[in-house]
Amino acid sequence: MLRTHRCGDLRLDNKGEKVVLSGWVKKSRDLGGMTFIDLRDRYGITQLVFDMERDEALCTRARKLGREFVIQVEGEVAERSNKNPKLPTGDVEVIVYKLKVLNESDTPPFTIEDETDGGEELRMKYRYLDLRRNVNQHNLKLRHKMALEIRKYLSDKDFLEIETPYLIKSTPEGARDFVVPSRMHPGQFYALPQSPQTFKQLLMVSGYDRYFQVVRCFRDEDFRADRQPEFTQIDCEMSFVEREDIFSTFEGMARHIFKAVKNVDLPDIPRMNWHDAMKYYGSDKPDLRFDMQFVELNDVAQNRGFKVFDSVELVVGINAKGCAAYSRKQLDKLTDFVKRPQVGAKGLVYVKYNEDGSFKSSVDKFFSQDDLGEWARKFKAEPGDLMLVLAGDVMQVRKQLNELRLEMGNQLGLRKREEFAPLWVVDFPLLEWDEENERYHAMHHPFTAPLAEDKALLENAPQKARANAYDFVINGVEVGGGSIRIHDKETQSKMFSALGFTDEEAKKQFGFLLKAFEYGAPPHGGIAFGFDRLVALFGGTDSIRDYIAFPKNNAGRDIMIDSPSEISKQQLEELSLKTEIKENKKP
RNA sequence: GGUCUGGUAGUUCAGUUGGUUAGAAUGCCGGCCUGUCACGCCGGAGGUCGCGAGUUCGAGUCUCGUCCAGACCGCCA
Repeated sequence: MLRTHRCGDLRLDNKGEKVVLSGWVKKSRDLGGMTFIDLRDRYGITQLVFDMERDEALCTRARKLGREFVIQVEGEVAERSNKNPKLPTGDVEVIVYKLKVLNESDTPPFTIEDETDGGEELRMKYRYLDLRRNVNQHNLKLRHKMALEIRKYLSDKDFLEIETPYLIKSTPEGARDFVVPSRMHPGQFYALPQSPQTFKQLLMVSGYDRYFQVVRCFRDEDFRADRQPEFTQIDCEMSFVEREDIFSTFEGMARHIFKAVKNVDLPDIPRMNWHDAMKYYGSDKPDLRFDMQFVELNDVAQNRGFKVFDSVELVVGINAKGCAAYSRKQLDKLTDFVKRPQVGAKGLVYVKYNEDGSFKSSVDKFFSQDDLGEWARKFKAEPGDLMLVLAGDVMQVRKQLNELRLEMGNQLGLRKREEFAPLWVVDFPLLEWDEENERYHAMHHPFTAPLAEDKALLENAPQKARANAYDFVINGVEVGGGSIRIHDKETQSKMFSALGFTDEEAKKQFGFLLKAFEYGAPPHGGIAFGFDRLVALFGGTDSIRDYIAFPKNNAGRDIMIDSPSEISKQQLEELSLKTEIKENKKP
């Protein structure tokens, strides 16, 4: 037997027991006459003791053990004379009388501690060592637990988890596909799914009226801290439902996992239409942990002789409560913040509402105290507040002010990690103008139904139609999104024509789905949750990489296994691909 | 495709105005130490300053290029 107990198991109750433990040498403390070793496995740490007086040969061997050696020991559990309250096993230690080295280890390139000395890149290269650290074990455990609770909840509600294929068909709509060449069919390619969208709709046609899948999806786009080329979705679809049924089912799911995993009771989940989200928060995923709504100032700020304001579409600002005491330096810093290329504002106007009721602003030259008083009324500002104002094109300035709002939220400590503010954003536009290709494309996807009352618009003014689509947003993170789908051929063909598809093109790309819709498609709709993001939200950090066992870096490389990599000429030939290999750029 | 930041010992970093033999901490190796748990003390090894070119009497430091990493913009139905 390689072990009778795990390294986190032993307590005072076990005193006097003979035990066998196996694990990794985390650390040894050699005091000369006596050596302590912290033995680690997934479950914890147990202190081993070796004593020169008891067994000199054994203790000498123990002194030579290096970090991360894998060892097995036999010994007796004893009460410590000096207890360590920081360890769950800190009351006991194992007095070892037999030591076996199961495997030696090279000195690891970084310390395997909570506060490691290793940098990001190094830890990614040796991810298998990094995963030995508590923080990563904790994160993967969290991920497991969330997946389990989601499966429990959905299974209880009669959802079936059904797997859909990974080798499918490329469709030009939406993100770029990862593509897999076919050996058997020269010149033809599979694509990896961006989502199982069409398959889950086919399952609805097949009568599996409640489907879900914890599924890997693939998108060949550039990455961010919260984006990976392959990522996991909780993909769900239901038949014979309207939007409200989806909301109640998945609010239930959200409540369940928050309760089961974090013991948090979610507050009521408000709905906000997309138009208001953009107008009041400058974002389709507002962080509602704090208020600080946008206030539009065109009527009180324009035509007062300030050219910057007069020449723009929108003058809009936020009220930073209690920030009137901001120093010149702090205001300059905010100005720099909005002028950074990532934000891109030209400048920042501030108005301090002083405690004595007067105003001090960066535009005093153009606006009287009375003018600024009018602004203050619009902002519902009180003495001590600081109004921050941006101006520009509507869409741009809203986006910029959104960045500033979030920054002020951070500075004022209003974005608390353990506070959760969920909402549904609804009534997205159905279509979006694509500058590059000079045509409309579906904002969600081409199977999204328009709102019933906007259905007529599809033919005459499709750009005005609103979608029966919804996003589930928590703390400014889009954790899920979905829609009620089109299930009749007529609406679907109007949709395709609004998107500029000919009947022929539509048939070529989605013929299988259109055909299926001719055999009794039920009304249906669904939602997909970004599982990695959801886990990161629960874990309290921004980077989804921390919650993926083997993630890729921001250039799409796995630096541990060194992929992507070249393949042999023979492989290329088998796949009927050109055999020219560009010179490898890596050193 | 673009913007910004960084690359110096195994690791994390410092390195002033361009100027002697490039430092610290930690890790590693050796020695001492019987109650440590960030053990302590003494000693030692360890560097192509990412790579290439340029400016200069002289470059870790300045310039250009390039590679790598991170954050962001574009992109992500």
